[in-house]
Amino acid sequence: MYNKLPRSFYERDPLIVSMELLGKLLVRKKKKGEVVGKIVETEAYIGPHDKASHAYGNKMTKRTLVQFGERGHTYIFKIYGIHHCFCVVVGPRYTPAVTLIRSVEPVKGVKLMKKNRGLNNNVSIIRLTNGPSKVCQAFEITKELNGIDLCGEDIFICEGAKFTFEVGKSKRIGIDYAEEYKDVLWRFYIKNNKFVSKKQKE
DNA sequence: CGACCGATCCTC
DNA sequence: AGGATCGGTCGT
Repeated sequence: MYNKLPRSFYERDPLIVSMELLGKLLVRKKKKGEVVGKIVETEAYIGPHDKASHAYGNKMTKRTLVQFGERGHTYIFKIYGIHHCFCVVVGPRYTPAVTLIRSVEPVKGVKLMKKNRGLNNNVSIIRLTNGPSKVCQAFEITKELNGIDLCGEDIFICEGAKFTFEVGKSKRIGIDYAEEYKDVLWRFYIKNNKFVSKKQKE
């Protein structure tokens, strides 16, 4: 019933993949239910040269190891001791690069998303999944899923309904330390979509 | 082993 | 504008 993206989808130019992930569906399966969201905002982190990347200079550590592995696997890390971020390993094998999933538009399982986020069922859905850590909370994505295959069953990405949209591009968020890479337009979002996390200058 | 700090988010 | 909060990473 779901048309999962094949591994070959991820094994292409990281910027192309990051852009083309817009509009695709992120699906998370749990025994208690299914949560689905349309991807509306992504960012690319392209390892070896990108000073914003954890794998800058081909830095290979316990944390970054999965970035050097199979394309289409997850790269999940914790930040500020509190929040999780969810990325997909992308690009040509086996150079480190990821797409960060920054925001999704809730499609299915809204009630469960709210519960996972600890929110009252009658709150607005507009701020439910508009940010990388919110997506992780709503979709129950934790470090236990780090390095697993998105071509598997627990969590995967598939084709969404066909619709047209314009792709917006901007600087990435929260990486002011990245010197000449802080201004590259490697953030992609669906223009005029209400579920994109925040405005950012181009 | 200690120190530093962050691809965030919420509250003030 | 500031604080929460902790694991990865690196230097000693």
